[in-house]
Amino acid sequence: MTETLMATGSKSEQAYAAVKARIVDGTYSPGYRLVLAAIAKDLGVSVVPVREAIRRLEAEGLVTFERNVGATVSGIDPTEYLYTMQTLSIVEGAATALSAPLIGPADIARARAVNEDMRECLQHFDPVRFTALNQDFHSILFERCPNPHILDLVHRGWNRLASLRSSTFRFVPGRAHESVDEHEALLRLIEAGAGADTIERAARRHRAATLDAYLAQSNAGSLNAR
Amino acid sequence: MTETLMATGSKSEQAYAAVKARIVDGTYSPGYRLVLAAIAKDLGVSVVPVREAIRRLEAEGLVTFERNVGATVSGIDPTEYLYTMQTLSIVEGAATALSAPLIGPADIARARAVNEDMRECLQHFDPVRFTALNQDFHSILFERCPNPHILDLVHRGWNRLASLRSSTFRFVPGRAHESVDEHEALLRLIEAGAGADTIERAARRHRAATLDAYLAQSNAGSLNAR
DNA sequence: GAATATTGCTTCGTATACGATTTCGTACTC
DNA sequence: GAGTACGAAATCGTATACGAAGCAATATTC
Repeated sequence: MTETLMATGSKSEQAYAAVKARIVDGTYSPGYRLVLAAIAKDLGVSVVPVREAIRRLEAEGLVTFERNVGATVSGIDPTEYLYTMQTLSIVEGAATALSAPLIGPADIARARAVNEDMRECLQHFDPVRFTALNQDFHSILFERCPNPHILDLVHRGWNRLASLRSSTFRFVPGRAHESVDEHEALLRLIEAGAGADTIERAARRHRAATLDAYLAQSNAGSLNAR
Repeated sequence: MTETLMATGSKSEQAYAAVKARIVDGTYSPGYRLVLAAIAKDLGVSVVPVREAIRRLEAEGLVTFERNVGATVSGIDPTEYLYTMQTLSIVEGAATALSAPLIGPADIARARAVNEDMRECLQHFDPVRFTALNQDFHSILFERCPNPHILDLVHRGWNRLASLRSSTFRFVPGRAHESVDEHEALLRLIEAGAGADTIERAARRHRAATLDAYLAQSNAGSLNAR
């Protein structure tokens, strides 16, 4: 690949972006063994920048690292999925509540448009597209969160979720309908200037409900104790 | 294999632990310029492991890094403090609520003992000791949280706070009394088997109140909208 | 005298090289 | 035939080396 663009900056950054992209798009599927030398050769750099990239990905939880053994793409161990979703329900709920007062009519309109696309998408259901739109929708709602730390946590959560192949809704297609309706309800709450607590709770339950749907289908009990 | 001698593991680990310790204990105060070569020489290793260590610390937010310039210890910019405390209020509240059902009488007793130490500490007020005990107390309450991701976020939050020189309560000594009382109230809630929502709310407000006390003293408004 | 160009120093960024550790295959013994 | 011990290949961990980028102080020109 000679598509080198200066814009990316350092080799570490390039390596980070490249590996992350391949994890997210599924080129490196969960369990894939990330060999430093191989990646370095593939990217046309030495192993040192690749090491740094891997470490960063480790910090984000996208890969797991074992000393003297190497890195592998983090699995979608159902337990991991559960933990990630639960964590996301909490931080995303908070982020949405914090950003609600800063959401203007234009944002609402955009979000509603996306949600309409989702509703339309229900006809000939495409889980991948639906999941992508779902992320767009929620991004509009939490992106104005004034606390950058919380926002960062939300982004990390979504990233981990994205490293699941294709789509969340592939596993729980039945949730799609309810999800769209809950989105609209959430929008109305924000429009009406509902309290932070109300919005947080609604956002959290929305995500927790998806998790519960997944769990119910897999087998076990529920974490959604609220 | 005798791991006793090599207990520290890799040089990267050592460097990470060493630098982190120095940040936390104040040897490297905020704004301190972290020069790779100097640290490497000081630790008797080369710069490569130090680089990795710095990167990890960057991911945790303890240091800020600028390309081709270097790393500095993250400042206690009041805004940063605010963001960190707010984030911690959310994740710690959640962690405490999740761990509450798993807290046994023994834990309660330990926590209460620590809180009594804190009460006693109020006589000849020592902010450093008080802050340390405060962390011990809360650790007991959230450490049983079954979701490792959330627990990790809580630990990171506390770490960032610890990188503030000495003590939170140095800045808001007036909060110490109320804090001890709120601790006892929290313990009673847990003992009584209160709902997750109630406990989460109490834990969050407890922290948010400390943040508000800090803000009120500094000057500005309040984030504690609940 | 002030603004700008130049030079040199400091520090980071990455490549290459070598030592350390793990893993897997093979041979040997019981 | 099964289990263990040994060894080779693969891969990671770290050191050293050199090139690149930023920064500061000084020289130079208008």
